[in-house]
Amino acid sequence: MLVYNTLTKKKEEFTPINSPNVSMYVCGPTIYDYFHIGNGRTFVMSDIIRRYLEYKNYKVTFVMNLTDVDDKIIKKANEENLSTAELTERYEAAFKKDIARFKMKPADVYPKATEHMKEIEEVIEKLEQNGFAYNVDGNVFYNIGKFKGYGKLSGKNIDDLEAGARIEINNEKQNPLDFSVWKKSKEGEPSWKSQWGQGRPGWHIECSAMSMKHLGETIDIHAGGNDLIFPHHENEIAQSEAATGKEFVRYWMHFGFLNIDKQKMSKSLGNFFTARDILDQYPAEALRLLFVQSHYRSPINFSRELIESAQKGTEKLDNLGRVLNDGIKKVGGIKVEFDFNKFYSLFSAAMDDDFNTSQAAAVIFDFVREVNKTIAENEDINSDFFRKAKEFFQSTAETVLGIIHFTDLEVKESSNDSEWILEQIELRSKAKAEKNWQLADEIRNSLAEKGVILEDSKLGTTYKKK
RNA sequence: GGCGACAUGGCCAAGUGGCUUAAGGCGAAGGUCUGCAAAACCUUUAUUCGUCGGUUCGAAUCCGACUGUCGCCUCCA
Repeated sequence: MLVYNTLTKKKEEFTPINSPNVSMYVCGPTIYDYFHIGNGRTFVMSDIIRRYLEYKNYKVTFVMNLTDVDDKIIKKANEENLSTAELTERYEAAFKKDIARFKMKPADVYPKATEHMKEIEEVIEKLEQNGFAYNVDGNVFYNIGKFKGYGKLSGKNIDDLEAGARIEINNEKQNPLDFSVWKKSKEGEPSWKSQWGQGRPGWHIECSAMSMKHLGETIDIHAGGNDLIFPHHENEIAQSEAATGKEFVRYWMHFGFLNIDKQKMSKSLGNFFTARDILDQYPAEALRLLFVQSHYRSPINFSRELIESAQKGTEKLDNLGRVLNDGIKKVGGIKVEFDFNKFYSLFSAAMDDDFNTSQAAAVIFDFVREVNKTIAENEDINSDFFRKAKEFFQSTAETVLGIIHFTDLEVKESSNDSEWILEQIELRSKAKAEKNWQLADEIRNSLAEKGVILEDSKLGTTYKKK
C-alpha cells in the first residue's frame, strides 16, 4: 500500500511502526463556531482513510484534537458575553452532531488543550532543558535557529522566510520567526498556572503534547488541511523532535482545499458555507461521494451543481441497494456466474494506491452496471447472487466510503406509513392485472404527490421516498 | 519577492512512458424493456490531454520555455 508523504513528497510503502496497530492523529477544529464544508472534506476524507486501514485489518487508534483555547475563541466569547468554556462546550456539541450527520466514525479520543495543561507544560519544560525554548518575562518562545530540520516539511528555508517576512515585529523574540509556546496571560483572558507564571499555551504546542500523550512519541500518520503544513505542522515537528529527540511522525498527509468559485472559503469574502447548512439541504452520502470522486490532495471547486450531480450518483447506488434487499428475500431461482473477486481486487488496488478514491468509486459504479446488467439479462436469479452483491456493496461502498447506507434504505421502507403504501401498491397491482390503467395511474400519481415513487420490475413493485 | 501545486470531453474527474486511438460520475441524443412511467440496460457524445519546442522506436504521462489558475509564506482544514 502506497501513501503520499508530504515530508518526502513521494508515495511511500506504508509500514506502520507497530503493525497491525496504526496511530493516526488528525488536526480537528477550533471549536468557536460551526465548522464549514471545507473542514467537512478534511474530516470525511480522514474518516475514509481510517476506515480503509481498518478494511485492511489494521487496528487504528484515531485521535482528533479539539482546540479550545486560542485568540479566536477568546474574541468570540467576549463578543457573545460567554465564558470561553461555555462557548467551546456549545460548539463541541455542535461539532459532534455534525460529524455524526456526516456519518463519520467517532474518534477514539477527542483531546482538548485545556485538559492537557500538565502534558503541555512538560513538553515546554523539556524544550527549555534542551535549549530550544527561552523565557522572556513569562512568554516562552521556541528558538527555530536551534532546530536543524526547521523547514523540512514545508520546503522552506529560514533565510527566505526572513526575507519575505510579514510577521509582526516583536522585540522579545530572538528571531522574528520564533513562535510562542507559552503566552503570558493578559487581562480578561483565561489562563493557567505554570512554572513561567499565569498564561496559556501557544497554538502548536497542544498538538505535540496531545499526540505524544495519546499515541506515543512517534506516530504513524498525522493529517490535516493543506494550509497547516506551514507553520503549524512545521512547528509541531520542531517542538516534538526537539523535546524527544525522536522522529515525530512517519507519514504526513495533507488534504486539498475545497474552494468556492476557485477561491478559498473565507468569512471576509462571504463565500462561507457551514457543513450543517449544506447537510440540511443534501444527504451526507451525496457529499461523501462528491469528496470521494476527486483525489484527497486535489482542490475541489465546490458548487451546488457538483453536489447535485453527486446526489444523482448516490441515487443510482440506492436504487441497486433496494433491488439487492429485495433479491435476498427470494426463494428458489437459478445460480448465476459473477466475478465478485475481480471487483474486490480492483477496489483494493485503487485504494492501495494512495487512497485513490476516485478510481475506487469508478470500480463501484462498474460493479453497479454489471450487477444491473446481470439482473436484466437473467430470469429468476437465486438469492445467493443478491447476498454476495450486497456483501460487496456493504464492505466497500458502505463501510469504507460511506456513500450508501443500507440501514437508511430500510428505515425509509419501514416507516409507519409503509403498511398503507403497501396496500396502495397492492390495489394498483390488481388494477394493472385488470388492465384498468386509469386507476393504476391514479394510484401511482397520488403516491407520487406524497413523495412516494414506484418502480416496477420483474421482482414486483418497489417504492422509494423522495 | 520566496516556495509550491494544478491545467484532460458540455460540467466534474481518474490515469503520469507502450495494456489507454484516455476510467468513472453528471448532462445530452437515440434505442431496448414497459399498457404508460420510473428504474435498468445498449449505442453515440475527447484521433485527443493549456500553448510551443525537445527527449524517445513510442508521451496526456519525461525535459524546457511560455500562458493561465490557485495555494502557502499572517489566523485558517
